[in-house]
Amino acid sequence: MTTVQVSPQPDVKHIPEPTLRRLPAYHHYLKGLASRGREVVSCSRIGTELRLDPTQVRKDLAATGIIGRPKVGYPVTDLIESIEAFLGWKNVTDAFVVGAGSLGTALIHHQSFNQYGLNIVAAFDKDPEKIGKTICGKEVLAVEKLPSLAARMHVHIGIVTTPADAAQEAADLLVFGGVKAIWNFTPASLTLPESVIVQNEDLFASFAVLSSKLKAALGVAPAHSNWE
Amino acid sequence: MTTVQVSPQPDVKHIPEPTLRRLPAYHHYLKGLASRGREVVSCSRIGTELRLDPTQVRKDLAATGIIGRPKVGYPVTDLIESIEAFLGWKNVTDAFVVGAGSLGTALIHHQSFNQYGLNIVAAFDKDPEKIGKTICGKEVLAVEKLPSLAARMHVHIGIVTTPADAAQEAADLLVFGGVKAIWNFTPASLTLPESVIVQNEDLFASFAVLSSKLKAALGVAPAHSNWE
DNA sequence: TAGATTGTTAATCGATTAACAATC
DNA sequence: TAGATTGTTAATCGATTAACAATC
Repeated sequence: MTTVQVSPQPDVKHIPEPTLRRLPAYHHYLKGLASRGREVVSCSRIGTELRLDPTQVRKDLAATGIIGRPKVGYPVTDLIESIEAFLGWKNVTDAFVVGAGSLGTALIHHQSFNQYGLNIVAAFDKDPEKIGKTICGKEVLAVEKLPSLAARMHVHIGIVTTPADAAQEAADLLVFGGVKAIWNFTPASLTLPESVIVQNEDLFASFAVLSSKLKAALGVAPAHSNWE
Repeated sequence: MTTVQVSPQPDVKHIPEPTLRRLPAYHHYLKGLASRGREVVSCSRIGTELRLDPTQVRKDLAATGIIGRPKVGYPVTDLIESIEAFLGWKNVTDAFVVGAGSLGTALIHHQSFNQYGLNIVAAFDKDPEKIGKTICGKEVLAVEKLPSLAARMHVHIGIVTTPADAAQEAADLLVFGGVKAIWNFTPASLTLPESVIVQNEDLFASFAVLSSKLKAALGVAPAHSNWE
């Protein structure tokens, strides 16, 4: 096998992941401003509201291609448009959910995903009890049907909400069906071909962060502290 | 108001957030090894399996206080113990869920949270239809009761799974009840006292990252590319 | 005009990775 | 012993923050 030197495209400049994660927060805040009739906004405004450095806000917004006006700021509606266009929220991408348990069901119920570029088209499960049911208008199908359907429907995104011990199996089926990206809600680390993208949504990990910050906060200034 | 210089405790050394996020992944992998009877493991092994740099693995593990043996590695069970102890998974912390919709319900159903230090004790909602119901043995109560109950039961963690436009209200009630940390599953940025810790679990933001990586991957080597 | 705000380049900070000595 | 692996210090890398010129 020949190693092909794939140079990163010069025009598509790299956007830091933290920036991508902040853009939806700006978007939500801006929608609020827009609904209250606000026409322009400055980075410092956004910054104080969202507790972020104004320079950081400016850089993040610049990444979407918007150009602001010195002394004025950014037009709110343009900014919303720019973020939506940049994040690809104008046209939705189809996805399959594997694991029609409570979490899978919750994601399907979460109708607003459609506004944020994600369209869940069907769910898959191993449990015969669940197969044939409908969740929010989406059919629950047998996992065996996944690969062929994914290929036929050109579905490129798979969402894994199975129990952890079934996650690899689910991932294998998705890969076999030609899925290019997997959103993994289990704590399992998936073994996948290099080319497949994974986004781990480990709730236990998030809770570990929260919990650790809480412990630190309580530890620094405990109730019996002589500071107060 | 006097500004009090709170020096960070010298003994409690700072653990980088990325490290905290990786520890649960190690834990999951190690549990698998343990169940297959494996007794020791090296950082390089973990690294290749989880696609992480071995030095990074070593530093992460060291943060939990474990001491390995050169040439041998780490005893698997000790390592599991060490991670659990470090993350405080031995004793659970009580939490309230605000918003008994599909996501709140899913989190309550997620029984395994108990093994990872989190115990959801009750859910709260505004909807009279939902109040009085029971989800997995946890009662759904009226939000009005939240502050007094939180105070009485010494609940320090609140999980917000309401619609985005009710998130601030939910947060205010939690803060009023004396909650010290909020796990926010809505895209709203909450306005909170400095002392209250927030962990935002913005699914749209996560999806934005996944989606952007996917686009980049497809963009670099598109179907019609002359590379293949 | 003066002042506020953008856009951009430079400095800082923190996390990752590399290098290497210590050790079983 | 030799080689593999840990533990730790140094170098690198990337993101955040600071500084400042451009501009309306």
